[in-house]
Formats: sequence, structure tokens, C-alpha cells
Amino acid sequence: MVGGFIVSSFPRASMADFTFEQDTQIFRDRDALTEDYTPNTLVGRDDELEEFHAALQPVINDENPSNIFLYGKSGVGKTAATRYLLGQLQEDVQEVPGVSVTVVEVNCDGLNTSYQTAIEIVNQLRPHENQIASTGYPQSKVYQFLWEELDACDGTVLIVLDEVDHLNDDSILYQLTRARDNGNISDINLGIIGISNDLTFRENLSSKVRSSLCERVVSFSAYDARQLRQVLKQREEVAFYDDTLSEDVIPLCAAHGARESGDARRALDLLLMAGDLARKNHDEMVREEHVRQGKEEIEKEIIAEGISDLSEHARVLLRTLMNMTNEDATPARTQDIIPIYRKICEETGKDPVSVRSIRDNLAALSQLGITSRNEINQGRSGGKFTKHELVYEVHTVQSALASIED
DNA sequence: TTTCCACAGGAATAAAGGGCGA
DNA sequence: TCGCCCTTTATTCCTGTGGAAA
Repeated sequence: MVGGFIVSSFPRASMADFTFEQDTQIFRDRDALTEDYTPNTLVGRDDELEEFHAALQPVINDENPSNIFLYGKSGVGKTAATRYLLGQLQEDVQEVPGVSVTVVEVNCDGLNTSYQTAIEIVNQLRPHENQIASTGYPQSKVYQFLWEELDACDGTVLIVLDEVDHLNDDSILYQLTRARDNGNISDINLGIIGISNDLTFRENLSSKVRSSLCERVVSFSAYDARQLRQVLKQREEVAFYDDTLSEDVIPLCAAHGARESGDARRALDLLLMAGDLARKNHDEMVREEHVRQGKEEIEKEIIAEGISDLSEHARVLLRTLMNMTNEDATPARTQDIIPIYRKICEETGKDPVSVRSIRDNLAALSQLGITSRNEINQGRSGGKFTKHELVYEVHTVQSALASIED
């Protein structure tokens, strides 16, 4: 046993393969490129911060805050702006006697239902030894726990629901936004901050939820390539030692982010991955080849993360599309995919699912951005149908699938 | 303007599985 | 242990869609 690791019995080349050495001096503070880092200033988000700040102002006056809805594409600074302003608010509140604020931040990705979200909020407000289980309670009981925990807080409670569009139902939004009117809470001011990447989410909410959740709406525009370079430059100064990036690294990462709809997170992830690869190779500088290699690694991670939650049959359909791509048979319409999918199921001893489920699985793959779909209408003789194809190279999808299945 | 085609996807429902409380 | 309540994944049934042809 060394440092808590149990030495396993599988064959190894030599113990020397696993020794640790001092890294090449590239990163000054690698964490500055991760999602958890909140910079001191947010580049190019002045208008958004001003609107958001105005919506939060009632908290410091111990007034009931407006519910706020933030929307914009992924990686445009919604979560960063929220953490930045709420951090500032919590600091400032300490200077004001008699005013307090409690922030509960919940990421709805992976929770899916109002029931699970309510449980997550309850557990964030409860001590570790008094947490409730993720299932088994009647819904009314879970809401009862929620009102009890909220009423036990002081002053203002702000509940941040990040990726709120991942919820399959809006019951929790209705319950929270109407909690005071319905007499479920009495002693606190409650504000909801909903964050969504889905620009249509707001329109799809029931009218009663839309009017109360979207009292204040802050729209975040996408970063352009110039702003992305500024964001990367700002992080470079904190994250890397001087003269450790070759001059084409930042423009390449910024161009990648700009291609991904102005997504700063993608650009920062690529810069982090390029730095990691340079360090792994014991190189003294991060160069263009690290960025290019990093881009492929990130694509693999995106696919692996997406398909890890998918059903077994969605993966079989992904294999079907890989086979069809290799045979130059994509873009392929659903009716052409189905017989090949069924053949693969037969060969692997699996029972194929219904056509309706195949459609759902193909839609899930497309929603994850692993495949793309194109609707075609050939009119009275041909009808309307969809064609599907892989977004990524077959070998990239293949190695992502292999990493999941290992 | 109406009809037709080939789906796409919403709604209702079932089955299986897991946690909780009595 | 059993009934209840929830989840996820699946099924069947049915309506909606929209461009081309009649």
C-alpha cells in the first residue's frame, strides 16, 4: 500500500512506470481554467451584469426580490455572472445589520423532475446526517419538507436553478414562485433565479409559471471571437506562467469557441486540455499541435459524457449509424436505419425496441449533438421524413463508446 | 384548394425496479 | 413483509405536419 492506493494484482511493466515527478512549469494556477473559478471581472458582460444587479438590489434592502430568468446559449457567462453577483451580494449583506441571505444552487441537469429538484433543495438546506432519500416519499411530503426547511431560514433565500430547461415538468417552478401566495412560507423572502440555454424554454412554460418566474428577464448574447480572445487572455494571465503559450494558441482556442456558438466554456476547456497535454508530454510550451490534439480529446469526452446516460438501444443505434457511415450510407432516413439496427440486435442477441422507441433514441442522440438530423419533405409522392448522420468522425465516436463500455 | 404521403412526436398506459413507513 | 409512491423505459394509439401532386 502506498498513499492509500491498494496495489492490485494485474500485470504491470514495472513499478517505476508509476512514480511521480515534478511537472514541467506551465501552470501557475490551473484551476483558473475550470468551471469553478470566478474571475474578478467578467469580460464583455457589462449590460447583462447591470440588469441582473438591478434585479437583485431589493435583497440588500430586505425586500422581496423579483424572480429572475437568465437565458442565452451555453458558455456565454450566465452561471459565472450569477456566482459573481451572488458572491458580491453575500459579502455586502454582511455589512448590513438585520439583513441575511441564503443561496441554494441546484443544477437541474440529471435531476429531470420537480420531485428530484425539491429533494435536492431540501438536502442542500439540511445537515449531512439528516438528508432524505431520492425516492419513496409522496410528492406532497417532499414539498412539506421543502416549506419547513425554507421557513427555518432567515431573511432572503435565493434558489438558483441552473439548466432549468432539463426539468420535464414545471410543478416545482409553480410551487416555488407561488409559495408565499399559497401560504406555504411566511417568514422569509424567496427569490428564484432560473438559468436556461434553451431559448424556447420560456415560451413553453405554462402561462401562470411564465408570468411569475420571468418577472425580470436577462438575456446573455453570445461572445464574438474578439471577446473570446479577451476572456482567454484574462485567464491565461492567472493560469499560465509567462511565455508558456505560443502565440497561435489563444486565437485557435477562441476560433473553436466562436464556431461553437460563441461558447467561452468550450474555448477555456480546449485551452485547459492543451495545457494538460503539453504538461503530460513534458513540453515547455503549449503549441498548436496540443490544441489540435486537445480538440479531439474534448470531442471524445463530450460524446462519452452524452452516451453514458443513454439507454443500451441508443448505443446500438449509434453503432448502426457508425456502420452506415463506414458504408457511405449516411445521411440515412429512419426507415433505412431500422432494418440495420434490427440486424445488429439479432447478431448481438438483443431484443429490438419498437419503432416509436427508435425514434425517441434517435431524437436523444441528436439532442446531445452526437448526430444531426435534416427534415426533408418530398410532398405527396414522397412524404415528410428525417435523415440522420454522425456529427463526429467514426473513430472518435468509436473510442468514446469503447471508453464507456470499458 | 384539397388531398396525399411518410413519418414525427404527444398522450396514455404498462411493467419493472427501488425506497419508505407501518 | 407489504402496500404505496416514485422513477425509468417501453408500448400502443392517434393527431399533426408541410410540401408536392392532383
